[in-house]
Amino acid sequence: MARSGSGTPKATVSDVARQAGVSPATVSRVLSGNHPVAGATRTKVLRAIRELDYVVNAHARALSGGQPKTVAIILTDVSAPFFNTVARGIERQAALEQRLCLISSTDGDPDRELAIVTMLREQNTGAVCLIGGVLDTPEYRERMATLAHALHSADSRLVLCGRPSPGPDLPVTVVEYDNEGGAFAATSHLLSNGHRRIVFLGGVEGNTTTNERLAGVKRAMSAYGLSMPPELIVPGALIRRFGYQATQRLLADGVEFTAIFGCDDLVAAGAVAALRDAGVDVPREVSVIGYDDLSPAEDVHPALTTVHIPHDELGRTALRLALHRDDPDAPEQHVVLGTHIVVRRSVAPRLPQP
Amino acid sequence: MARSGSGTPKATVSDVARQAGVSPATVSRVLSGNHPVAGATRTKVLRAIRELDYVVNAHARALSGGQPKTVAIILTDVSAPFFNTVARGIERQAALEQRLCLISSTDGDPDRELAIVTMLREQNTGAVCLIGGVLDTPEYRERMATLAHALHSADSRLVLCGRPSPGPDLPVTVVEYDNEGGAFAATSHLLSNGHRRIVFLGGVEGNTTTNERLAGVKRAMSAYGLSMPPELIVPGALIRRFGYQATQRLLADGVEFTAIFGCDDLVAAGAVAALRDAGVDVPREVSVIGYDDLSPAEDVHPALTTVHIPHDELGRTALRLALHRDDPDAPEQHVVLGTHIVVRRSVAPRLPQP
DNA sequence: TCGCCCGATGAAACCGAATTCACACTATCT
DNA sequence: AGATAGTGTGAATTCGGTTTCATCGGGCGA
Repeated sequence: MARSGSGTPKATVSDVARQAGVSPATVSRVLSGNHPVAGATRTKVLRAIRELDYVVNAHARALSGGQPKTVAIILTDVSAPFFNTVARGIERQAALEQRLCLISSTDGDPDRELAIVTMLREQNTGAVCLIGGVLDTPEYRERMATLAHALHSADSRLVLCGRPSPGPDLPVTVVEYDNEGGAFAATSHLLSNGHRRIVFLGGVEGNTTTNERLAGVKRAMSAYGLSMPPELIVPGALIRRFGYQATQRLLADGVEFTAIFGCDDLVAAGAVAALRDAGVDVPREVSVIGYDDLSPAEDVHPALTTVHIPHDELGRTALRLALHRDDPDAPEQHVVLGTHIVVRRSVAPRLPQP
Repeated sequence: MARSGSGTPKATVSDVARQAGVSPATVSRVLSGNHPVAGATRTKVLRAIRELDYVVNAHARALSGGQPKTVAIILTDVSAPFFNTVARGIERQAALEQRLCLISSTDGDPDRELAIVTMLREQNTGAVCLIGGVLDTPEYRERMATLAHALHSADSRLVLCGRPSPGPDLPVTVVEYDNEGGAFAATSHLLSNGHRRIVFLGGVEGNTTTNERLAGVKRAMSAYGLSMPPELIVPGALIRRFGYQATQRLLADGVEFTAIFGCDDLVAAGAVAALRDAGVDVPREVSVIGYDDLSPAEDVHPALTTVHIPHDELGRTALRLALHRDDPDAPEQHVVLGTHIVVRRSVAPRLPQP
C-alpha cells in the first residue's frame, strides 16, 4: 500500500536549522525554551520555522523522552448521555493541560476494553480513564489490578470514574460520586411525601452502580422502619423501553405502589410514559423520581425530579488528580463527590387514602 | 518535574531479542509479519514477548515510517447528541481499521478549532474529521483550504461531516446528508396535512445547516404556490429553551400558525412544551415536526415526528472514504446521504376552519 | 557435482527530536 | 593581565523500531 501524495514533505528540525544557518540542536533549544539562546539566533530560527511551516513531530519528541501529550478515555458508548458528559469534563481538563484525548467505546464488552487498553499501552498515554459502572466480580478486580500495574510501569496512571476501587494499595486514581447517598436522599424525598410502596425500577443486576443505589434506597426505607418488598425490586436495562414495559407489567399485575424510583432518568422517563398511557396521572396518583440528571430529564412531562451527578466535575477532578500527583508512586487516590436532588415536577404528596 | 516510578521499565525489541537469542531485526520481522521467519524462531520470539510482557512503542514505530494509528475527530461538543452520534460512527469504523480516535471539542470557537488542528498536525493522524455545520463565510472556506493542504502534505486527509465543501479541487473528503431534501419532505408532510401557516423555528442565522433547511422549507412551499411570510421565520439557538420562549412569544404576539417546523428536535421539544403549557393541544390544534431524530425526540409527548439523519452511517462513510482512497492525490470526494421522515405523533391534519 | 536462487538471519543505517558533552568566546574578579 | 565563571553553540549520542544490505546455508536444476 504505497502512500505518497505529499505536496511538500513536512520539514524537520534539520531543514529549519539549514534555513536559519544554525545547528539542529539550536533549533530544538528555541523550541523547548528551557535553554539559553541568543536573541538574534532565536529570531532567525523562528523566522525559518514560519517560512517552512514547521511543526514538531510528536512521535519523535515522545521518543526522545518527552512528556506524553495524550490521555485516554474508555467508556461504554460516546453517544450515551451519562458517559459523554463525564468525558466532556475529562476533555475540558485535558485542554487545560495541553493534552489530546484518545477515546474509545467498549459497548460494555470487557474483552474489547482489554483490547483497547493494549492498543493504548503502545501509545504511552499519560493516563487512562475508565468511565462507568461495571459488574463487580473478582475477575474485574483482578483485571483492574493488572492494568493498574501495567500502566504504572509505563509511567501512566489508571483512572476510574464512577467505578469502585479494585482494592487498596494499587496505583489507581478513583473518583466516584455518592451513589448511595443520592439514592438515600431521593428515597427520603419520596418517603417524606408520604410514599411507602416505592418501586426500584431498572439497573443491571450485579452492577456496582445498581447495588449502591439499591443500598441507598434500602437505607432510607430502614430509617422509616420499612423494608423493600421483593416484588417492588425490578432490575433491568437502563433504557427507556425497559422502564416503559416494566411499568406496564407492574400495572397489569396489579402490584400496588404510589411511587417509582427510576435507577436512571431514561428508565424513569419510560415509566412516566407508561403511566400516562395507562391513564395514571403523574405526579398526582404516582410520583416518579429519576437519577443522573441527564438532559432528557427536562423534556419528560412532567419534568423529572432527579438526582444530580456532577458529571463535569467528576471528569475534571479525575484527570487533574491523575496528572498532578506529587508522588508518582503514591498508591490509590480516592475521592467521592457529592450528589443532590433536583426537584422538578414529577413528585407530589401521596393522595390521602380513600 | 521528575517523572519516574516505574516498577519494571517497559521492555524493548532489544530485550526481546536478547531473551530469544536473535537479533532485533528478527523480532521486528515477526512483529510485522510481512517477512519470512522460520517457525522455530517465531515461536522463540513470541515466547520472549509474552515473558517480558512486551508491547511495541507506537511512537518509535510511527517514527520509522509506519502507518499512522490514529484518526482525529473535531466537534463542537462531545456531549451534544447530534455530534456524538456521528462521532460514534467514525469511532466504529476506526475500530474496524484498528485505529484509535483522538477527539476534541471546540465549543464552536474557530480559533480553538485551529489550535486543535495544529496540535493534531504534530500527531501525524491518518485523517482529521470535522463534524457539524458552520457559518459559511469566505474566511471559513479559506481556513478549510489551508487546512486541507497542510494535512495533505502530511499524508493525512481532511474530512468534513455534515459540513459544506469549501471548494472544488481541494484534497478533502466531504460527506453530507440531504439537509434540504429532509426539510422539503418534512414541510411537504405538513402541507399535505392541510397546514399552510408554518413557523420555521430555530437555527443559527448564516449557518449552512440552517440555510439548507430553510431552503427546503421554501421549496416545498413554492411547490404549493406559497411563500414563507417573514414573521414566521424565527431563527435562534438550537436549544430547548429557545424553542420554548420563541413559541411563547409567537403565541403572545397573536401570530397565526397551525404548524411548527423545528430546526432540530430540541427546539421542537421546547415548542411542544410551550404549546402544552399554554393549553394548546399538540397535534390537534398545532402540529410540530422536528429534525435530526435525536434520542430525546421519543421522549417528547406526543412523540415527535422528525427527519432522520443517518448519523452513524455518516461517520462510518466519512472515515472509510478518507482512509481507503485509491489515489491519495485524488481531489475532493463528495458523498451526500439521504434523509427520511420518521412519523410519530406530533403531526395531525389541520382542524377545519371554524 | 557445480552453480544458482531463495529463505532466513544479523549488522547497520535511518526516522526526527532532545540532550549530553565539549568547546569557543566573553564578561568578571583578583 | 591571567584565571575563572558563565553563555551560546555544534557534534554526537540516544530513544525504539523498521528497513535495506549483505551473508550464509541449503535445495534444486543442469
